[in-house]
Amino acid sequence: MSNFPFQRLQADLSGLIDRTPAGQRLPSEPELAKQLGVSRATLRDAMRTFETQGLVRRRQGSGTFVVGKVQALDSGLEVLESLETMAKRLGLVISVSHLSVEPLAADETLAEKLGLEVGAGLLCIRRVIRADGRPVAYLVDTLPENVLRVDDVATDFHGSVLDFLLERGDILKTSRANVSALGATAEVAKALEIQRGDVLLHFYSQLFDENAKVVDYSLSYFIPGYFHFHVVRRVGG
Amino acid sequence: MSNFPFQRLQADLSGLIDRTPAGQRLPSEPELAKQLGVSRATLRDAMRTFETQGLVRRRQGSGTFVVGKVQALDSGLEVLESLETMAKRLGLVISVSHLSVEPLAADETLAEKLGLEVGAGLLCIRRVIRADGRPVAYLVDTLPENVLRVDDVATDFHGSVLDFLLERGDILKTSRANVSALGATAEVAKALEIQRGDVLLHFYSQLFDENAKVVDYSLSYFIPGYFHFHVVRRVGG
DNA sequence: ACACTATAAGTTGTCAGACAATTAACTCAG
DNA sequence: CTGAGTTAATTGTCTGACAACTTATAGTGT
Repeated sequence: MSNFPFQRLQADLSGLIDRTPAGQRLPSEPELAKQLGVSRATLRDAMRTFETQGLVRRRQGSGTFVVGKVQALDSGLEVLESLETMAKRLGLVISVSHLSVEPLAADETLAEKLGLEVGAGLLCIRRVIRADGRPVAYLVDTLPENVLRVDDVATDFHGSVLDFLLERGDILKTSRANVSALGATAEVAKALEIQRGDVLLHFYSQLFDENAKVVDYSLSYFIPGYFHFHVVRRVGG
Repeated sequence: MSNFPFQRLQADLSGLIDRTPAGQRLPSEPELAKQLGVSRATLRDAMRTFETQGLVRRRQGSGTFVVGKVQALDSGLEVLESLETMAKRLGLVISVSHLSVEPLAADETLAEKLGLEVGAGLLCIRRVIRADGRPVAYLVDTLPENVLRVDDVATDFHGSVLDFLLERGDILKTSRANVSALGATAEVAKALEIQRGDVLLHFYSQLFDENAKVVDYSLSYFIPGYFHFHVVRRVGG
């Protein structure tokens, strides 16, 4: 029972944020601290935990704002589909930004994940997916250079590696995806325009072709609330 | 480029935490602030983001410690199995604490998820799963009272609702699970002995019987790093 | 010698006040 | 009407201090 002021403050703030309409500004820090009976330092400490959850956004000189969500993208995990396909299916419009294509050599981790040797030539594709203009996902795909080269993606690449390979005629079989949760690293935070440490849903997966070779090692970072991933689990072993 | 001191501080702290062995204490806040060239207030602000990710743990009067992970529990999402079954399969020992069994009436959300009417009698089972003595998951199962009554679970309940129903002879078919990430609420934070807002992996799922009736609405909260959930996704639609 | 208590030092939690950096609105000359 | 400068408001950071808590140490009584 030690954290009384802080915990009580979190509860009060949570209620205030819930009651405040999305996009609206909260009272200034000095005023809020006075209203809630705590110092501004403690208030800021608590407010950081809500910023981490993506519930509020602070802007120096402007204020602290409650963030609102757009409609969530819904998809089952049994079938692998691109975010573009998912959005089209739901009649939503998404866009791609910060597209970066970069060749690199396999380090120990990538070599193991892709079934190659250390130093093998790879191509790394990074991009930010936006819904309603706001960043909602950051995707990093890494492929062997014999699967995809820089000049291959110069044309007809619209943001989805999966769609590109399928339209090219590649035969792809399955993807093995791992799901986790984590705090944003510096790189991911910058891309998604959030703070380092903010909570994210994370997939890392291997895409296999007909010969069970790994053709793509993919890292996906999703801002919670914008996606509903579900899966049907069979009972019994 | 506004958050320079804070962002640089996060990078420095991240490196320090990575270099520090698990369980070891970090230098005191005044000393660290002096070493890193920031005020203690800013240092604390940054340190909270790492506490939120579960990377460090602060104890008043004692210090700030780097937390270490135990072996992760590995499981596929295609098959629904209890954490107990999962642990036994991997030769690990887990325990159950804070077991709470409580009857309640269905509110709007629960009624919809369970396919019942508002006010219907329910049974809510909450418990904390521990590995190596440390909390790693918080589970909340809610079942209709015609499926499970209080006195049913008085005996032979070892922590898993799924195992209990199966051993009793119930015919269960599938579970529809949704995966997400979120910050801990006050209730979950208390159960898992973490801070409100700390990042968690979250499943919420419906368990169906042979008649496609919902027999269990389940909420699961996992501390990241202790579990590896994976799923094989089929390409194409 | 042992168990228990009181003390002291060290650490995190909170507070108060101040200034810097940034933003947004306003004023006013052209 | 436009645009630059000014001003007020807000968050970011710093400094210093004290409170609350933990741990180790020294001391005391039996």
